[in-house]
Amino acid sequence: MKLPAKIEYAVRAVLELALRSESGKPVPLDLLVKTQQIPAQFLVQLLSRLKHAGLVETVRGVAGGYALAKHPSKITLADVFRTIDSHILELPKPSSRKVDSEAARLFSGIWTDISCTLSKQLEVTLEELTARLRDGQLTYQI
Amino acid sequence: MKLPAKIEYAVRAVLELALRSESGKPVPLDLLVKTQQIPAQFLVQLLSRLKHAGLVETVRGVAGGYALAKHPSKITLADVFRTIDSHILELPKPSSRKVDSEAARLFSGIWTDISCTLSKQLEVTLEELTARLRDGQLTYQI
DNA sequence: TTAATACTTGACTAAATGAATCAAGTCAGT
DNA sequence: ACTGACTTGATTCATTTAGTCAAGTATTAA
Repeated sequence: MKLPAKIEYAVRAVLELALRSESGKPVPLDLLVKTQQIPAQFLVQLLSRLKHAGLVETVRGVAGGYALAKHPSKITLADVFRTIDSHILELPKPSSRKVDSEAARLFSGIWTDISCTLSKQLEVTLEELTARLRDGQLTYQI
Repeated sequence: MKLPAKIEYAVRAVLELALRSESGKPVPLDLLVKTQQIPAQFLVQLLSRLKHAGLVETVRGVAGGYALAKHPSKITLADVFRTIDSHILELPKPSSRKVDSEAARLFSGIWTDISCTLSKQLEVTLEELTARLRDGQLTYQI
């Protein structure tokens, strides 16, 4: 399924921050841009939203940069998704409920099921994700 | 999650055809438009693609209309999704694979998981869906 | 045979979204 | 004061979405 680039960028940036969170030092934008190949000014927009949502914090000045505002075990992918695109995890609108047909109700039911499954899958913390690297759970990747 | 209107329309139309498939008679466009409240010319485009994909067949002339080209047990939601939007069920592009970072690999892994789950959920036949109406499995709908 | 019903095809468009880019700041440490 | 680093708001460009328009072709009941 196609995922908006902004969400992929935000998730990768946050994962990068999680992987570097043990040093305690903030990660400069420049480093995120280079390791993740994300357009700098675009990433700034995303980090800004993550900051306002309380997921990321910033340090200004020469040795400044970005860091997670909470422990990786307290941040989920769903948090990031909701912050960057508030609509993506919404349940189906009642748009098709105006149409009172059996077909419309069937559709609404199955799509609600699918949305719920997606939401549950995104309730995974950054800590759980980074742990996969240690456990070698990425065997299906080329 | 937001789903393109064209996919919702196509699924609802096909479900309507499934529900009316026992009569053996083709369903006129007009009836689909009225029961499903879909813009006529827009629906025509979608039905045309479903026809070319072999999911729907048409009968021209006065008593003409649309009907499923196969038994409802031989058509899945995934078929309809793929026909209307060929990209929606694709696995994640290797776009993020060019970036060789741990964060990018983690992201790619989780998103592949999610895409696979979605694909599996869409492997449900129209027959299974319409059967839900009889079994009263729509209790979670308002 | 012809009028009415129904599908076919291709081009076209307005609005929204996605993906950036630009410019002019503000802030903190040396 | 200078410099590296984050902040903010506006703007741009291309693509996609969700339709609409127009000019057909096919079928059949009367």
